[in-house]
Amino acid sequence: MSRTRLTAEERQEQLVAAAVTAFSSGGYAGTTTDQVARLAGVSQPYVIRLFRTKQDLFLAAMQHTVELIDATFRAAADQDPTLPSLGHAYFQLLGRRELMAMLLHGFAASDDPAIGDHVRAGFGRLYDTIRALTGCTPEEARSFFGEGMLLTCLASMRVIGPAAVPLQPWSAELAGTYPDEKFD
Amino acid sequence: MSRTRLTAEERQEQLVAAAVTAFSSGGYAGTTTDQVARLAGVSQPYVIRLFRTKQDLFLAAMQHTVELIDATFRAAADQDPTLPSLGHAYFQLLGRRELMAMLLHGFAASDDPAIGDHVRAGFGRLYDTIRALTGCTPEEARSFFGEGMLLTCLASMRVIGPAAVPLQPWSAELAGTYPDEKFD
DNA sequence: CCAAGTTGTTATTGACTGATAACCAACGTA
DNA sequence: TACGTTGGTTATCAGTCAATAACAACTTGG
Repeated sequence: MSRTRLTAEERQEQLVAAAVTAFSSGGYAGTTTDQVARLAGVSQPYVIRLFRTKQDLFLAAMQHTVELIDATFRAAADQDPTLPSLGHAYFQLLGRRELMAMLLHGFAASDDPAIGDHVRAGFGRLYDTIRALTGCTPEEARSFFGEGMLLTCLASMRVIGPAAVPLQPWSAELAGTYPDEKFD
Repeated sequence: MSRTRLTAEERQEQLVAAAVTAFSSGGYAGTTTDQVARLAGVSQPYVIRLFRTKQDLFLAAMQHTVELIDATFRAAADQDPTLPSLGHAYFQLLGRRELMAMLLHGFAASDDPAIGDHVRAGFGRLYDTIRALTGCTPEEARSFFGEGMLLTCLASMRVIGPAAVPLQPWSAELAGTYPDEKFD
């Protein structure tokens, strides 16, 4: 099985996907460029060549995550441009824990100025998307994002979602307040 | 200025406080035990001697964070055991960005089983505290935690709170939905 | 005043990691 | 078929870091 040669662009897309997986588990500092490289089946120096620095790779992974979520919202609004509809769509995203964890790692890593700028821009983009698609009020948007952030945190903590750890009384109670939704 | 000798217990408390500061900025993987040591004015190996491993130090910092928040809730409930009262108390905590960032770093690092167990236990403790102090319903608790997680994320991202970065249109609008509260 | 416990330090190491350099291989094309 | 371009690799390094070991200084009770 000789290695298939891809164009630089194809390889970058593949590496960004691998980066989302890797970074979502270990975070920015806790993930090595070598882990990403192995996931994609290439050598570590090549990852650096294609993305220049580890930070640029992380930013690309972050951007890809936000774009996926944004696209999910737009697809849902195509069917029904209401907050409950988009909420349901986000709920489905819990099945992709990598995305939830990636978001949280981005928030947490915002102390780094370059990462913070990127993360704030991404969050703002999602906020603007929600407001534009549904025409909701700022108060409704805040409430929507409140629910969303709680879901994101709970999924990252493995309290809900497909990779959830055995439930405690409190988490069963909390999960029970989402009655008509199915996790994964 | 000769170094003051402290008891091991006193030194540990001091180190936990330093650890919260350090870890809240860099996260678990992104912070070195030497940074914590310097913050407290002791040598790096001594930190390891007192806490055995870096992970144990992080867990102690996490626990301390949760205990502080728990105590804040209890103090507020002493005056007025209602959700708005506790919400106001949590709002005040935004002024201590370290605590918010520490929480988020804990959530994000939950992929590590040992850390995840600790973090889930801490979150559960806060949930139980809220329910016990206010007697609210699970649905009310979920909504409360939704607001709280949004605030926590926004504070960590420096969108709101004392260390906030210049506002964008979207963040001004979002912050504007908290009209009668003062940041820091 | 000395011996034992406690609070620290310096020295060191082995493993890891992002990044650079230099080189190799496949492909199209004139 | 020679050659430039693009897609990769191996070798290597300079810096970093958690953890261990050995030792030093202070304190306290007998």
